[in-house]
Amino acid sequence: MQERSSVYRDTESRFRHRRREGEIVTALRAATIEDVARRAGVSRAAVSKVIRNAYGVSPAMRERVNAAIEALDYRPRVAARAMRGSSFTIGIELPHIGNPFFTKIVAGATAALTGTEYQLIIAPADVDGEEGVRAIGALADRQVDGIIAISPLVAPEWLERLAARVPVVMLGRHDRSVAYDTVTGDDAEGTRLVMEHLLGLGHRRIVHLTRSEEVTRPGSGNPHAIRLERYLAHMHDAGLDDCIRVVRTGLDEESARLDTRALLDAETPTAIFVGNDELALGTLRALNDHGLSPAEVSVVGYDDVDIASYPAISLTTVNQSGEAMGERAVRLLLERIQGRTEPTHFSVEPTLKVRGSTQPVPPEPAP
Amino acid sequence: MQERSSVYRDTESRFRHRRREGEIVTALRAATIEDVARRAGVSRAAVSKVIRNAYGVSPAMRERVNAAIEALDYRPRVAARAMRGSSFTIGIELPHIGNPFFTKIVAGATAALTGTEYQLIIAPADVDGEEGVRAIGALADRQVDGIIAISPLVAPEWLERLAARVPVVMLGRHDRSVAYDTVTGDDAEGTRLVMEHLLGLGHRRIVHLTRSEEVTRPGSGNPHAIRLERYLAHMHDAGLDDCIRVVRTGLDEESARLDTRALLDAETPTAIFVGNDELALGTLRALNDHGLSPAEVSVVGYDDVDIASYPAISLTTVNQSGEAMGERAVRLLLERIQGRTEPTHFSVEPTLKVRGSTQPVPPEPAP
DNA sequence: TTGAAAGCGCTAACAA
DNA sequence: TTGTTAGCGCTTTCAA
Repeated sequence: MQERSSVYRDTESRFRHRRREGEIVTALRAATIEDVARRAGVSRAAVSKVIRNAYGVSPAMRERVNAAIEALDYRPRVAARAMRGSSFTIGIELPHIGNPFFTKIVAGATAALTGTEYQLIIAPADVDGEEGVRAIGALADRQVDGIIAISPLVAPEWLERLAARVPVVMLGRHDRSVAYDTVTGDDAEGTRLVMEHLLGLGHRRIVHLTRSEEVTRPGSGNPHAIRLERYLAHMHDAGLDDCIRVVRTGLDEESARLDTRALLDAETPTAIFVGNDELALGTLRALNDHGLSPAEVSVVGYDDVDIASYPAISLTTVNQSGEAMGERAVRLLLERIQGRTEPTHFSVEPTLKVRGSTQPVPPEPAP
Repeated sequence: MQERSSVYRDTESRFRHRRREGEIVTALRAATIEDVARRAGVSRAAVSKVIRNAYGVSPAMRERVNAAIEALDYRPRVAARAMRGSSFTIGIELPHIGNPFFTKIVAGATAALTGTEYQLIIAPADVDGEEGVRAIGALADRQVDGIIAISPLVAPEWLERLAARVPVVMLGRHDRSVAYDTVTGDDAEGTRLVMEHLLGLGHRRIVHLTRSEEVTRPGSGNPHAIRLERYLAHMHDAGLDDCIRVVRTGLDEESARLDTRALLDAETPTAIFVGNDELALGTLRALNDHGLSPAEVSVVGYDDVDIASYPAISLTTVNQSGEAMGERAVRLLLERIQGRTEPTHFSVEPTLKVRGSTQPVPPEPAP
């Protein structure tokens, strides 16, 4: 930074001289719009119009400008453009880059953006709560033209204030707002599919392994909150209040493994409904650690990540299209950038993938 | 964008009036350094010094400025800062977000950046070649202060030109340059471990499943190029020239599955050394599709992604610490930003994780 | 259709 | 220690 003090700008020749440890280093400065204008013999405004495909440029001028751009290998500085308007950047906040379901969302978003002039950037958070807010804030500070926030742990008011400045799509959470759009899975329906499947197999002692209390706070609209709430409702409706058992864990496979182990040290349920597939893999490992097979303890996940269908894993889970969600989120953002103001909410339908990890309940051993 | 034309800037009151579909909408404008300065009764320069922790501010002034920043919820616009120097952003180009090994690199980079004033952003590429260059270019256009490029498919000269403008760490490829730093795994050593293991188990008909010709172009320094080259050398040295068999595939699990199936339709080797774990999972699926067990066909991967150690998968593979690589890449970048000019090259040591997917060669069936 | 010029929010040289 | 001021590279009015 202090180097800038010794940068001599040489406007005519495009050389930049800087003093580094005594000696003067000369390097070719990147072309600016000014350089292009001078070379093409036109004004900066003209070049600007050409690169923005704006109205009112003669074909002849367009051609000369494009030639100059080519010759100088000119690329507009995004920071400068951002100061006057758009950064042509869409930002997505990713709570946990290790989760393959989030990865699918990104793939969908990337696909929806190819062919447009927008670039996707990901701000990884990798820890709950504070970190997510930090990442979203970092995107906002970078003047992105739109933000996709994945189930952020923040108050709706906070998001609304953000959405007043920049288009926001909230992905995952079920609370709605007129300020931002939402893309969700139908977690109530997904949970219904899971619970009916397990109950239909005869299971009664069904444990629900889920995230922290903070994440599943009732009314928060977080997907895990909905899944927990519906789990409780289905257990109650089935007359199984006595069998309700909720176990908490962290956000990665290893936490789930450890917490499942602790559970199994104390008791052995006949089925475990796990908040998502990544955690379910940890549960499966723990079961393995305890020498328990699917015939003894059934496991259901959520998301249908690729590895769930792997034959040796064969995890029963709820499929929801992360690609479709990411793609839709981008589309909603682009519409908002185009000027749409009515809030829009989009939901994807879940389906149950029944695989080998769920089996009919084993006969109760004599107590 | 055209909305800007109807934005009335109200410098004194921090209100922004814009015309939207006829009616004038008034919203609170985000605070700028000017607002902070006015509220604190100091100059913009003073505020700038405070937020940069620059030398020469009295404690009293610092306190007043900080109070104003707090009161106004002021956040510096990164675009404006970038125009004058740094964007406090490190960019990483990710060739394929579905690969869990890359995910580890990102985790390492994120960890190395926590506590600093820099933010990591990821530009996903998700296709070979052109897309990678596009993503790296997009990061450069966004004035990031440093770029981590993961095995990009570009000429060293291209990278050198880039590195003349912004610090670059190339992660993966083995070619070196004085212009940029490198972080690599020791792919020759990793391949040696794999080949000695397989040969030691008695395997002779060892197929190598690898990426496209473009990716493995000899001399390109790409990790897959090295692995291929060493595979050929070890086969040759073992007197197994006749058994050499190289099969090409794409960059994801599904391609590997399809191409392995095609291979198995034609012949059945006793072992397959796959270019990385993600592809190896596809190979394992194909083996499964063909009803072949590890006792019949051994498989080795590369990277030791988390799922490789999963009991039901148990993939023999080469462990190299993606976290360490990502962390080191960030450290090298920060050093360059601090002013280091000598090129630095860092390499991580690979180790072989022997698991159930490799077994002694089965007896040759009578022809 | 074209260009001149103002200004976006910051940093840093320099003066006070 | 503090403030004045000249830009950074663009976009967008507005006048020619």
